[in-house]
Amino acid sequence: MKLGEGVEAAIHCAATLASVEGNSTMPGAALAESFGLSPSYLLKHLNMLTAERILESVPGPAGGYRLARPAERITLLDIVLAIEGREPAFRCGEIRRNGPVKLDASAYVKLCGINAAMLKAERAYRAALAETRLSDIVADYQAEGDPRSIAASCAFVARHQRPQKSASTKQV
Amino acid sequence: MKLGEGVEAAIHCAATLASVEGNSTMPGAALAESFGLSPSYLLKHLNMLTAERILESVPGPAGGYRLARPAERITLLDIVLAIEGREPAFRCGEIRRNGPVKLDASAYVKLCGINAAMLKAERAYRAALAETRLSDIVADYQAEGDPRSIAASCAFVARHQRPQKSASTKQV
DNA sequence: GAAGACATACTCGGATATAATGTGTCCGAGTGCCCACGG
DNA sequence: CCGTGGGCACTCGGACACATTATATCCGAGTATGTCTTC
Repeated sequence: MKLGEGVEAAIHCAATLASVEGNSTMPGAALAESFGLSPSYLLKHLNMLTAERILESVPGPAGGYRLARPAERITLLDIVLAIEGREPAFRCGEIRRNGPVKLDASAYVKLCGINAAMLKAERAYRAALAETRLSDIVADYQAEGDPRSIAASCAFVARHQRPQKSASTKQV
Repeated sequence: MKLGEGVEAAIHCAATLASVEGNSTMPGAALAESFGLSPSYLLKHLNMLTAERILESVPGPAGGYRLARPAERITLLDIVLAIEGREPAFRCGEIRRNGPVKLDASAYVKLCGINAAMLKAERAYRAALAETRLSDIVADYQAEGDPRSIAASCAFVARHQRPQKSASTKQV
């Protein structure tokens, strides 16, 4: 029951990318500098987000990353699942069948009650994450964050964002 | 976001111990055999449950483990926290402070919005686990489980449980 | 002077080492039972 | 025959290796830019 710290970096980067205008991009190196992280390592997580269609990457000079869709359509659950994987945290190993008494498979047609309870809790966890959109995070930060911090963030984004030519000319 | 498989073993063992009568105990070796697990490794998890006052251990011959309190007062959250630790899964590293722009500590008095959202989700997770008592697991199994499996479990418990002398003569 | 081709510099992407955690195992400390011995 | 002391077997508890995952890093593939040559 421990999330990798890459999740924190991924959410922060996504929130930062939500502040870039239009179809501009921001290099991974700039994002890494923004949070004092290893550029090479952050690329790994950004790559995962790209693989899950949360970010888009533009190669070449003046390239970088940007959100693949509006921040209103990106939830924290999307990011967490992209980094940590979609499989549930509790994996039932069906150890109830490994006892000395071997029963027919028909005795285990019903789902293990423990598994059901754990999955129910995890559904609540995911539901709570799903109802928090990335735009909410940004809006809350803009509303209640410290003015100095907001100014510094905006200046950093304005300095490192790179405008692009073709807007949504993204083929699959 | 991945729970150790020891959680599953711990819950199954606790549910089994809920079926022993009175103050009788059950050796860890029997529990391990009941689920086809390594006896030495299961002891590690049972020891954690004992440290968290969920189980009680009786040394010596005819010793073993038993619940430290009625199954109605043991929740899945208690067991999960005992195995996985009480600290939250998402640990905010405060990377927002590690940027190139160094701000005064007064700029970060408010909790990080990302951290707040993640902790809120985790509270929902824990709340769902807390409302499931160990007695519910046992009752559901007794009610809807396969009769053959129930009979086998009862027989196994009856064969391996060891009655004790002093009932609740347990000092802290 | 304008157009095309080439070299270049910057970007992301995947393959590769290292540290931490979880998993699995082993041996030692402690306790109650059983038996032998003595009264 | 009964009480007592000691040996023993069984239990849990903590300390010790191994495997897997997460962390961190490096090098290679790809592309738009800028420049040079040529028409």
